[in-house]
Amino acid sequence: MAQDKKQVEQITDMETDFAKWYTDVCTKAELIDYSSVKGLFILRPYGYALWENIQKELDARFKEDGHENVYLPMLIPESLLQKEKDHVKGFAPECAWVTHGGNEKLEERLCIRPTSETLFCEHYANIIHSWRDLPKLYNQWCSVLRWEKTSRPFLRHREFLWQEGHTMHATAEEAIAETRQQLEVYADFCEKILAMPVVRGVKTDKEKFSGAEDTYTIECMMHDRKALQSGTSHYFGDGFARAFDITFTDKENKQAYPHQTSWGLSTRIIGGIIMTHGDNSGLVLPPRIAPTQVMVIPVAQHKEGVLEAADALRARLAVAGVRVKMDSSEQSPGWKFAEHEMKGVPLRIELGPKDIENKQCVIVRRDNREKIFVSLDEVETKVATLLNEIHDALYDKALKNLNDNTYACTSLEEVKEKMEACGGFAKTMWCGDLQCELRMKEEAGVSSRCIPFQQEHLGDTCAICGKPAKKMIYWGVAY
RNA sequence: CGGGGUGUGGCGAAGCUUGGUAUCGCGCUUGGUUCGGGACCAAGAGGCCCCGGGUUCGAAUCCCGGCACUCCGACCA
Repeated sequence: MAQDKKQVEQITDMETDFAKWYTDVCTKAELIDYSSVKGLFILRPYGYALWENIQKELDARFKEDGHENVYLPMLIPESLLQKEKDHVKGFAPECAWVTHGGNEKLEERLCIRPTSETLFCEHYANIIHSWRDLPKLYNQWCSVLRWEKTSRPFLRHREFLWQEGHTMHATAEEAIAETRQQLEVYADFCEKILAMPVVRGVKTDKEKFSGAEDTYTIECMMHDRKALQSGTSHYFGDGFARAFDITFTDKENKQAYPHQTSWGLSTRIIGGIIMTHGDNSGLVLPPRIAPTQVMVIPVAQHKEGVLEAADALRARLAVAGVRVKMDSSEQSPGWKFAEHEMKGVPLRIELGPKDIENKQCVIVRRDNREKIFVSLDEVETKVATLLNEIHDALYDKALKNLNDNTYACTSLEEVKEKMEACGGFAKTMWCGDLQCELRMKEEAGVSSRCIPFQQEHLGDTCAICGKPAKKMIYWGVAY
């Protein structure tokens, strides 16, 4: 009987079916629910709490660097969207349109924003006149809509939450520095807060954002060795400024076009967290982002004094600044252990009559299930230490996955072999030609992930065509 | 968008071939006993059988058309 129950509740093993494992975790850990419209998902409290913590961390970092939050409309007139030709070519196929207001057909249809470059440009044209108005460092938290053909929880929604930074600068140098700086903010956030190691680099022309001069990216490796583009930062030069007629008078009293950037990170990163750290028992949350860092579980809670002692422990940890909860529901302890493991709570503390007698508690780590007996006097410091240790352990494990599954290859055949055998990333030298990039996709089934900032010299010739190589580049299968 | 799979109380499934008004496990409610790895007993509640048409005296079941989820591919600015 107990066996049956376990099977019903169980999450599909990731070795059996990684995709099923992923959706099981999303739904069973109560992060997400499906809605009646394809590709539009409900973020449940636990999933939204994750996003709120992500927002809090990033927002603080943005503001430290002088960025300000704004909110622009969600509808874009078609004519506005069409002002920059590369941009519209990229986005128009995925736009959803508002064609009616009430029963009246609109004169001009309105696109539900797939991204807000055009809206920001329209606004910037109105408010930027002098070099004194620059830089403009704006950020927006909002949702955008892209009519994707297939959708998956967090990884590909038609409507998703994100932040989009849009900045304007007097010089190209300044704008490029901003682009790089914001990518580094994302990279640092992934590594220090989400325990996700990243590869920083530049996208090829083929993979860059419509209308951008350069697209910078951070690429993460998931547990199934596929790549997830986890954040991007674009340098636009003055292309949009010209298209939207944004000009300012510079210090020499000359008319000039400002240089622009945009950068974004979305709820997709939650999918990244799940697929980087999760295991067959469910979610494993990095401590610094976990909505609940510690779950206190009273054992034999009906017995005199147990609940009170457990709640006192919870209160102490809360005072110490830990995000802590107590589960005093009428479930058995074993049920609670399994439940909170599935939801990825980094630490649980068991407190029962025996512990109270011995003035101790039992702390169990989610990541390795280690049980630690801790004197009640030392709980605060021990919890703080353990949370940091878990973060480091998660990071190291993810880094090992990244390193162990990144292969230096010298020929297309070798890439093909490696990718078929093991998946992961291949790094090769590359001549820079689109033809070689297309051939790699065609023959080895991988797309270019990025040209890393941190270059390695793997040889002198392109692994695909044999001509002189310009750069070392990463390849992989991407989400 | 192409190919496959699925859709039955909250969840997982059986029933469909061969039409007769729905079954099981889990969960849920109430009461009681339990409580250190998904406890047990008893009594209950809960179903537009994905949606819309059609065939039929009668459809979860047969036929047609949608929709959603899912996997594989293409696409993903």
